[in-house]
Amino acid sequence: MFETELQTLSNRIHDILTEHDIPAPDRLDWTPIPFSGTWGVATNFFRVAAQEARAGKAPKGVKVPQRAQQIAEMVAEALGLPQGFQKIEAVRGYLNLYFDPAAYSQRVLAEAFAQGEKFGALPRRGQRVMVEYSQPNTHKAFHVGHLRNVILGESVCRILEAAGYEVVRANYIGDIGLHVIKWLWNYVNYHNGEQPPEEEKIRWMGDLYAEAVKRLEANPDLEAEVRALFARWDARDPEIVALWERTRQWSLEGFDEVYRRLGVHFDRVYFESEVEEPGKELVEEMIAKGIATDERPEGPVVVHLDELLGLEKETYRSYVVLRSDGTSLYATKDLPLAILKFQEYPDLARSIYVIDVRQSLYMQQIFKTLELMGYPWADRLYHLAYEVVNLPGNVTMSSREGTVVLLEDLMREAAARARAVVEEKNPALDEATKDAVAEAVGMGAIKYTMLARENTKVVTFDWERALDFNGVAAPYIQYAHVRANSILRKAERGDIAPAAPGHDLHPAEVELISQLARLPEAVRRAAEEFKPLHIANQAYEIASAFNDFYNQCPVLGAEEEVAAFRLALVVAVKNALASALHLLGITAPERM
RNA sequence: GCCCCCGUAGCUCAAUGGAAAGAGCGUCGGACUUCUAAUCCGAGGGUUGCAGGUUCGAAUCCUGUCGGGGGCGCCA
Repeated sequence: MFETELQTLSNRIHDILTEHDIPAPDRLDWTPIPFSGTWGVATNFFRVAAQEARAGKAPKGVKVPQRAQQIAEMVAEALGLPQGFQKIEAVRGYLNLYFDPAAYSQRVLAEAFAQGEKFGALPRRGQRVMVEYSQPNTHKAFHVGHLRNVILGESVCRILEAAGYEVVRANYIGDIGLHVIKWLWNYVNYHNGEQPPEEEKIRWMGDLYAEAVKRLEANPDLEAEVRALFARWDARDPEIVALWERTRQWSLEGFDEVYRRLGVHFDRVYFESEVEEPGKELVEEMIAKGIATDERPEGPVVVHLDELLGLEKETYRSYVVLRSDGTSLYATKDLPLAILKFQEYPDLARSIYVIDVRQSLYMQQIFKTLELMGYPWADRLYHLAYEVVNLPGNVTMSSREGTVVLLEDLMREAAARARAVVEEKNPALDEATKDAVAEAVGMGAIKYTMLARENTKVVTFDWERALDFNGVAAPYIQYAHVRANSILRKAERGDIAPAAPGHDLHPAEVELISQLARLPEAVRRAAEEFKPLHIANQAYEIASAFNDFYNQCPVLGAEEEVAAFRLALVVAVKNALASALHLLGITAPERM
C-alpha cells in the first residue's frame, strides 16, 4: 500500500550506502515490523554487511551482525526522520521505520473506503487467464473428494480477478469414457427404463455406477459385453447415443444444483465428448509426424517422450494416447482440448489446470507433447496440483469402491448443525434469516477448512473437524463481520468518512489498521502462488485484531471525535472482511 | 528401480532465508447490568524426524537418512 514511499526510501538508502563506499543491493526488502502493537516497516543490512566483507572492504575484526548494526545506525542518522514517519531506529542490524499514525491510518481507511468490498484488489493487468476446475464425471458420484477441487478452483479464480486478471472459468465434464459405458451397460441390463429420484439424482447415478463395477468384478466374463457396448458407442449407434444423452442429462442437472449451492458458475463448459473425435484425428497427425508410435494391433498408440527427447534418464517416460482397439483415453481428449482452448482464447497468458497431484506426471506428459508438436503457447500451460481428501485411516475416496462421503450429505449436515447453533445463539432472528445464516456458516466452515492449508497437504476428512465452528474457522471471521455491521447499524449515521485520528491510537487500533493494510500483499502473494491459504490467514488476522479492538475500544460510547474515527475504522474492517471472505468463496452475513 | 509430496506443541495447522517458531482445539483458571460471549484475557505446553552442508543468519535451500502418502503403456 506504500510502495511509492518505500521506493523513495530505498533509493535514498542506496545513495547513502554508495556515498559511504558500501556496496548497495539492487533492491531492499521491506517487511512489516514483526511486533504486535507496532506499526511500521523494516529492512536489514546483513546482506550488505556480508557482501562488504566478501569484497574485503569491511573494517577489520568486525563481525557481520555487528557491522550490519553499524550500517543501520549510520543509515538511520543520514536518513533523518522521513516525511510521514513518526520514529526511526536501528536495532540489531535492522532499520525500523514507524509510521506516523495520523497520516497512515487515514491513508489505509481512505483506501478501504475507495475500494469498498473489493478492498485489497490490485490494479488491472490487461491479461486473461483460464482456470479449468471441477471436471466432474457424469454417471458417477460427486463426493467430498471432488469438493476440494471446486472450492480451490473457485477461490483461485476470485483471487486472480482481485489481482487484476480477467479470468475465464472453465469446466471440463467427463461425459464419455469407459466409466460411462459401464454405467450404460448396467442400466440397460438391470435398470432399463428407470428414472432417478428428483432430489437424489447424483446419489442414484453414483450407486448405479458402483453397482456396475461390482457386477463386473464378480463376473469378469461380462467385460466382453461392455467392450461390445463401447464399440456401439464408437460407431455412434443411434440407440446408444440417445440413451447416453438422456442419462448424462440427469448427472448434469445434479451438478447444476451442486454448483448453485457452492456459488460457482462457469464461463465455458467443455465436454469430453466434444473433443473425442478431434482427438482421434490428432492422434493420426501425431503418428504421421513421428511423435506417436502406432503399435497396433499388438499394442496401443504410444508417445515415447524420453526417446523423442533423447533423455537417458527416466523423466517423462511414455504414455498411451489411443487404445489398441481404437477407443479413446483421457490423453486422446486432453491434447485437443488444450488446442481448442487457445483457438477460442488466443490471448491467454496462462491456461491453468486445477487437478489433483496424482496426475502430475501425466500433466507434464501432455504439456511436453504439445511443446514437441510446436504449439507456441505450450509454456503457458500450468498444472495447479493439490493433494487429495482422504477418509480417516488413509482411505481414499473412491466411487468405484463406494468409500465416499457424498457432497449432498455433507452440505445437508453442515447446514443442519449450523442451524442448531444459530437457534441457540440468536433465537430472535426470523426463520428465513436463520436458514440463510445456517447455509452461510455451514458452507463457510467447509470451505475454510479446505482452503486454510497448503495445497500440497492431504486433507483427512473428519465430520467433527470439517464442521467445527470454533477457533480458526469461517464463523469466527463471519462473526467479526457481523459485529462490525452491528456497530454500524446501531450508529445510524450517514456521515462516516475516513479522517485522521484526533486521539492517540490505542495499541489495538494500531494492530488492526496494520493488519488491514496487509490484505493487498496477501492478495498479491495468493495470486502469484495460487494459494488461498494466504487470504485465509490474513482474514483471520484481521478478524482477530478486530475482536481485540472490539473488546478494548468502545465505538458508540466514545466521545465524538474518537467515535467518528473508529466508525470509519469499522467500515474499513467490514469491507476488508467482506472482501477476504469473497475471495474464499464464503458468504459474509449481516447478522448471525 | 526411478520420480513427486508430507514430517513443526498431546491433536489439527501457520510462519517472503531474517528479530523471541505462532494460532486453534484439548487441559486448567478468569471476564457478559456495557456496540451480539459464535468473543476476550491468563497459565501450561518445542533440540521444527535424524545427520551433515551452504549462509552473517536455516523450520525454510542442498546432500544423505528414517517414517508416512502418492505416481510410473492401453483407469480417470
